[in-house]
Amino acid sequence: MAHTRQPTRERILDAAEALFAQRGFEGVSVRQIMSQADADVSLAYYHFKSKRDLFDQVMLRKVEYLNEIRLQALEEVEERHRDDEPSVEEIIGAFTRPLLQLLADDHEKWSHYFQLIAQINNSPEMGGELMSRYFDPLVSRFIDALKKALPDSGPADLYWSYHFLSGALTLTFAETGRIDNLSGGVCKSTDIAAVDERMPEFLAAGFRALCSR
Amino acid sequence: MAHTRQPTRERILDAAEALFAQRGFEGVSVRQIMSQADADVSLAYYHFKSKRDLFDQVMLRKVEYLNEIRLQALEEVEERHRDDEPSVEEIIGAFTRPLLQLLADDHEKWSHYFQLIAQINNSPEMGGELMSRYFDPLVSRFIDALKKALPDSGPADLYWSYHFLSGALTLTFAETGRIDNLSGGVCKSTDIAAVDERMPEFLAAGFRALCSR
DNA sequence: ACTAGTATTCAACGCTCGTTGAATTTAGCG
DNA sequence: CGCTAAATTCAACGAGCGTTGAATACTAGT
Repeated sequence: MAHTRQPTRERILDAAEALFAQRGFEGVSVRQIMSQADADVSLAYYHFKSKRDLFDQVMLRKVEYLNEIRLQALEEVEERHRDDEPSVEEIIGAFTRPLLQLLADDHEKWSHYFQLIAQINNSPEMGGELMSRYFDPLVSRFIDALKKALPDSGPADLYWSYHFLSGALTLTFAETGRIDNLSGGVCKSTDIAAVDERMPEFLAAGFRALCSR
Repeated sequence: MAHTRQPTRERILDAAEALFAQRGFEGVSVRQIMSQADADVSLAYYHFKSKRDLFDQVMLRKVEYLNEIRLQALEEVEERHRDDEPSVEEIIGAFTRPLLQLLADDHEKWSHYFQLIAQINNSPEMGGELMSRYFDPLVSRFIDALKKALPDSGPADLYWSYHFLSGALTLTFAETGRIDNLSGGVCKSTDIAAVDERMPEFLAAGFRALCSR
């Protein structure tokens, strides 16, 4: 069975995603992207308006799907608990698990995109604007669900708890290899299953400690 | 009382720190740095070997002091608990509080440096190497202390818990303003006291949940 | 005042950057 | 085939990049 080449536009987006994830927006040139996509430099400006537009399209290409599967996971949890309240673990799991599963199941396809998110989330320049634009509607939905599960929480505590969650999750996405060094090989940055197994439990305990005072 | 100008080398380091923190290593040119430092471009290469060397010196300038005050805070906690075991909160507080206090007390001086750390920690390219080089000796010391406070912890659980801590802490350093948007103004990225007040409690609960199974 | 060393300025190097317009090839369709 | 529109190539633009070497100004110590 012969191999049909991907459309050029997709090849460019793939190359841009991989390179932006490694070195950031400014650390990559359009020429490097097009070289990796095996296409002429000027083709970038046939398919996209500018380097910045290319970057935005890389972001947009996958973000909607991510928001869909996470919302769906939350709705399933709420469906399952039509009569009682869902636990904090389950709500947090609905937030983290869909992404961690994608990353674990098709690492090749998703790792670069999540690395990009990790960098953006921690970028003083773009973090506030981009993350809010792409994710805050969904995040607000999750915070509402958590507010019901933690009815005694003060108004600020839930937001700060989510902030801690966000930091923990996106550092996982970065897959820097630091935990490999620190643990002397006991843990591996790419072992997403190990994270999936621990993160909801860890964070739920934090939420409860802070939002039940 | 007249104002004495800072030595040129320090002015360059200050300018580089601020700009690298905002836009990353690749996003800033030596010319921009020297323009902000109000000095000729070529002076950068009199005081430093290269752009990369300048970046390294920015990092090195403050990292030792940070490691010192955190180690000291840990030793004080251990001193205070010569007979019993220190609590997980206290150990984590010794890790986070010295930095958060610096940031709260002299924001002007420290905010850019911590923003830089936030970006590096989440950079797939540099995160593993640089963070390990600069911080892992100290972190190992803290993990040993936590192991004593959590004697039933499995070998991987402590490292993953620290990983979550690291992500939560460095996202705080980034001060992206996202939590301002998300909370509609209830929380502010720059309100470090609010973080200091919540982080040890939140994280200690997570550590205990994961490392006491 | 002379000197030695430090600090700073000036001009330039080769190279890469993002971007563009025009020319060319390719693919779909009557 | 012949026409049209989409896709791709080619060559180049002005600007900015990191870096360097030589010339100049400043600052101590004698």
